[in-house]
Amino acid sequence: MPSKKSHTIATLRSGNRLTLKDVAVKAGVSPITVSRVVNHYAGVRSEVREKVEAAINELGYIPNRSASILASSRSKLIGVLIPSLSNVVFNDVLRGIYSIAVPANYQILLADTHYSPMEEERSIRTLLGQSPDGLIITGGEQTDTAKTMLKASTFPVVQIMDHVKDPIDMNIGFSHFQAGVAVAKSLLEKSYCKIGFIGARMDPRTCNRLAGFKSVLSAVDRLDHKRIITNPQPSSVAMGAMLFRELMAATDGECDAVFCCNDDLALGALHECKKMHISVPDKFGVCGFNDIEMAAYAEPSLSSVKVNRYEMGRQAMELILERLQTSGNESDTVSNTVSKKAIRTNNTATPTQIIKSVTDTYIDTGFELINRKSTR
Amino acid sequence: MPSKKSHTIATLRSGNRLTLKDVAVKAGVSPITVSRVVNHYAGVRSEVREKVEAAINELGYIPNRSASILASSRSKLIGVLIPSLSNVVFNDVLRGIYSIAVPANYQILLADTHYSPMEEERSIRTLLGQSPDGLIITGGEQTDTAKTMLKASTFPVVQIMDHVKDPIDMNIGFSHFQAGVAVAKSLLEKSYCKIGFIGARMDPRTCNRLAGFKSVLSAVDRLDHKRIITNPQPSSVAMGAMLFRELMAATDGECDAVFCCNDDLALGALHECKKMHISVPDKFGVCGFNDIEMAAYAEPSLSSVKVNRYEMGRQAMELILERLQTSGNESDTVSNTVSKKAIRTNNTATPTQIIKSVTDTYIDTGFELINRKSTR
DNA sequence: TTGTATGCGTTATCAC
DNA sequence: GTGATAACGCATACAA
Repeated sequence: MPSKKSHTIATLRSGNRLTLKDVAVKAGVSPITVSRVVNHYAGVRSEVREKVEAAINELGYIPNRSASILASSRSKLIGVLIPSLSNVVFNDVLRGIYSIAVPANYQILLADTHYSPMEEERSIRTLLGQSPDGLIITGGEQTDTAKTMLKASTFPVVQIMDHVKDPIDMNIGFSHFQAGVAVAKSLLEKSYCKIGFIGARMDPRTCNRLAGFKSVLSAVDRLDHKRIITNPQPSSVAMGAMLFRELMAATDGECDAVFCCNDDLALGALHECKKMHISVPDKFGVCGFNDIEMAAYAEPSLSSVKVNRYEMGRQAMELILERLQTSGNESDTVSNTVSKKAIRTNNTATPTQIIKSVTDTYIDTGFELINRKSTR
Repeated sequence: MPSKKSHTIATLRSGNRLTLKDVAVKAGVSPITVSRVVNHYAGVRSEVREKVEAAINELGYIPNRSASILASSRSKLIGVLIPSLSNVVFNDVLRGIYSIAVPANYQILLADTHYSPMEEERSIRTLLGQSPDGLIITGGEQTDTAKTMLKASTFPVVQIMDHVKDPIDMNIGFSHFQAGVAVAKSLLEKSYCKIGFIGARMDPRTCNRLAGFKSVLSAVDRLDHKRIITNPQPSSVAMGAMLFRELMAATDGECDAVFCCNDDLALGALHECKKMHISVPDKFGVCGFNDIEMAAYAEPSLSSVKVNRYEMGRQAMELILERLQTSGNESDTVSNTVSKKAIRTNNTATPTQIIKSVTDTYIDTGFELINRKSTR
């Protein structure tokens, strides 16, 4: 059992975790000097620095982040909220985020919201407790509470993957609606005229693509709701095959092309075409979304829409770092720069009292239609 | 500029972050009582509890984890180290981990090591600074320093994905060597006799599969090194196609089957077979690894090896929670239970002085050969 | 360039 | 069942 009070500080401590003090004793300097070395402060004599560094290495000292965060209220933590760990689409986004975060010594706290705004709100709450220095979140369908919390927060927030209407802070993505428009137009141009849609999960971005798609077809009076088949279950190749069969059954041949809400579904549809001896692309056109690598290797190769997922992640993280850097220098004149996102009226703890959102950055990463053999 | 000293505590604070104290004032209790409510302590009168909970909700109070971690040295953070965010194999593992971690209120700190033990060591260092309550790490090829650090740590560590020789603590996975053995035997049984191997990235687990594969072939004197084609670059379908062409060129037709180190490569190989008019499975057999969904939808459908990735992640996290629970209760009699991993000789900060590793849990999640049309 | 005093927000420990 | 006090390990502000 531990002693109640210890006056010989460096020797008796509850846990046996090494602290700044231990290193300081070993190096014969004060703790704060060690802190400066650890944090790469300029103003330390190289002689002293080396001595300290030697002590650090000998002891294997690792700074305690919690203490550091508590004292400085900078955490070097970035919260990332994605709807699904299973959806490979987010792997690219994550890689982009990490490509910037890691060299800048930021760590990622990753949460999977399972496409649920409620779960998202819960995760945001948890993340906020970690004092993140920034947050990257998918889309714009947060709960009101979540939006309020984030707007009241003092760190940069980036919404990614979609062009959102009323952004919390910064936004980077592209218009899924316009992507849907582009696919519909393209299929029409290729002289398909009874164009259907199959979609699974039906998250907000998928819905936006569908909306864009419908808008075009209905404008030329080619929209038939029998040709819109959706399912709330997760996407998969098997699901694509199933939905395609449903589409065929529902339309009874009155369908000559399909826009699949992603490539997995499209691959399933292609597979089914083969089984049903439906000739692609002559008799039937198939277009996917995301342009995963397999799209190019399908038989026939799959037309799809390429989006810059890696870039979205990379630039989102860059936006955060930029803001962190500009706001870090000038600690006093905060309220009249654009470096802070929101200014609260007071600190009487009513988090809804926001005056304004100063930034409204939006970066469009665009999309590109890739025509391959599955369409004329 | 902030005032130097403030005696009216609840009103003037540097940041305007809400604290226990604010809630306490609002609820008319002491901070510690609020803490007890937040942490769901049993011994709080329900009347008081409700009052406090009301205050928490009204103010929108979110506990500061850093302060909590610093004071309690329990972080509810689990470090997870994976070799690659691009490799979809790890998505399933992560899902498994989250499926247990989230309900138990643990958060994940995810690091991508890019298949580099050095980068892995760096990440471990960073993670250790966060006082994780547990750590999940891929494979057994850590640097000596990393192993030493982890063996000296006081929290549970699980190595996953592979059966490692000298585990740091706990281990869950399967023998990639045996998987390689199984594939080779299976192809031999199917009367292929000039069996090749194509592999990319060549991480330790891939190498183990290759080793198992070779051991079988060499035992029956069917091993020909011309038929082993590898490349250090990342795997992809395109890479599979390329390696397959290399294999064909190198063997000049003296090859009638190939074990591909993963399904992406195998899909590329299948694609190339089609282009080269090589009849699969009659004239040529193809076997992949991982059994991704697309394997079943390839043409012809791809034989592969199924492994329980989700289970690996899930059980790894469960192992950690189990240990955390058993060691949390009995805080005194630690040294003679199996609940702690290692016992140090003293606390003079030489992290190499380990006496022994008390646990040696190993869970084998196995693998299963899936025969499909790409092999006879 | 280096050191001293103080506080960050929480929990552990022990009184009451 | 509830509260006072002292850590936890580090960084800020300022003094030297």
